[in-house]
Amino acid sequence: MLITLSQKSAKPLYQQVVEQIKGQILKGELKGDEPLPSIRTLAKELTTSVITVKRAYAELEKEGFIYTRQGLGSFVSELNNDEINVVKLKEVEDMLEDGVKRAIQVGLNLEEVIKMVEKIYQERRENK
Amino acid sequence: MLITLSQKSAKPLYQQVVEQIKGQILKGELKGDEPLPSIRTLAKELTTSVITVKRAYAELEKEGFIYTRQGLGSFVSELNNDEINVVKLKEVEDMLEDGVKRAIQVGLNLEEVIKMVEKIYQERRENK
Amino acid sequence: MLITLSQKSAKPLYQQVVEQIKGQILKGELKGDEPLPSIRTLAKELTTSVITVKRAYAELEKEGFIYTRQGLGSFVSELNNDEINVVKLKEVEDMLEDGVKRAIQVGLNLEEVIKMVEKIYQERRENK
Amino acid sequence: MLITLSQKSAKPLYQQVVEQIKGQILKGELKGDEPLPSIRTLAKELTTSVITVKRAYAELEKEGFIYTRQGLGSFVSELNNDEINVVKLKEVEDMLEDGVKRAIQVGLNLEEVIKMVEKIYQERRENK
DNA sequence: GTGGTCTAGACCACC
DNA sequence: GTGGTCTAGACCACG
Repeated sequence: MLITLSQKSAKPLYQQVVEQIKGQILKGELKGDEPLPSIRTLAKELTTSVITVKRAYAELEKEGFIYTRQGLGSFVSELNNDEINVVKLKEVEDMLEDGVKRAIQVGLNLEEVIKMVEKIYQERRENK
Repeated sequence: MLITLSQKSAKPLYQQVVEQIKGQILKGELKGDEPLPSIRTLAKELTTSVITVKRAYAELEKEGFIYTRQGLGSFVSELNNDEINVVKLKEVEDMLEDGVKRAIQVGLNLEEVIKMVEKIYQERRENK
Repeated sequence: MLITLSQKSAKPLYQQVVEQIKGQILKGELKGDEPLPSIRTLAKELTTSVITVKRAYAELEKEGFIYTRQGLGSFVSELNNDEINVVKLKEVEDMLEDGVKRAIQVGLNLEEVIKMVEKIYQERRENK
Repeated sequence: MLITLSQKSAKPLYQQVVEQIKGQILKGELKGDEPLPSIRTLAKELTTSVITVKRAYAELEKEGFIYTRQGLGSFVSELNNDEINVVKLKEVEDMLEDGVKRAIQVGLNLEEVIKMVEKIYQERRENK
């Protein structure tokens, strides 16, 4: 369970946790019914407050990625490949939407946007 | 001066104003030294508070897109085409970056991302 | 009576008028009892409002640089050389004070400030 | 965190706060990642409104001197020495420029200006 | 507890 | 009429 938090990021801490766990589930690193660390354990690991981790788990549960059993802890939901794919696409689509909207708003045409996406993709791919 | 505000949007009102005016400047719909509506006038039009519009104008001034003279009003700054282009690309690039990063993170390849961008672009273009 | 106004300057219009007339008096270009253009005339010349020029003249009168006679117009006050010199120094001193205060506040020493003043002086002297 | 406000000053309160905090950062009294007092705390200390302090912090953030995290507070940005020096000189230069311009305009020579700067510097240094 | 957004209303300076 | 500053107070998001 490797998660890294940045206090300097503009993103709230709880959301950083959500995104990273969700990412590991979508990539298949976390599989169905696998147990997650307890809220208190993870909070200690991340040297953050219990409340922050709690909120992250609540968010993940609300979105259906994990489930919680009283007294037992939290576990990864079982998702079949189709579901995972749908979620993946939806995730990325949502995040791209703002940028594309803005591109239209400032008058960029489709070719320019695609060229830019290619450039960003290559760059991120390399120095990753 | 067509600006539409959505109370439902997650984005703060003042930022919606900023983005739309900035967009119109970048598209060339608003040209150098053209006067913007007065703060009070625009506030009435948008049925929002004077302060919200004021904040938007202050933001635009800080970023150099407009200048304001007490007793006279606010005006569009003169930007040359190079400056406009740099800003345009930077704006959109920043907004696309998160989505592309996420796409890589969940294992989408470049073709899939581009296809998705094309789809979003067409959709947004139409129901605009 | 050469005065130039810039709508784009951060300085209020009436103050630009004040400064330029004051400057001409201090440099000796305008001499004692010399008549100034009427408020309406100057307003037309500068394509600005009567109220702006009126305010400038009022300011100049308050500071003792000009005097006004009902029905006759405004005239330059007679100042002897000593008075002029005192005013000159006071003027400049006031304007330099803010910068020097700031220099101290950010921890610049006297040598650095003087070097900077020399640089600015040379530059302004040349491209003037 | 020593800040003093003058209600009499022509400068707006929020700007006085900005200048003094900026000054402390440039002098190195406030270092990178050091936490600033919370908006509410500082407002109480200065017996001014929360909004005035907020505005000051917003300004400092826009200019890159501090960063703010919701729920955590505001912190000093890490700036390297080069950046600090450039900003320092630029700040002071801008503020001195008007005075020097005026000095040239009323016919003072460089020696006179420097003598005046020395005098002001000594005076301000003492009664500080 | 922290900051972020939005509101209403007052007073001043400038044109 | 314009914008600039300052105020008080409410509600929400984050830790």
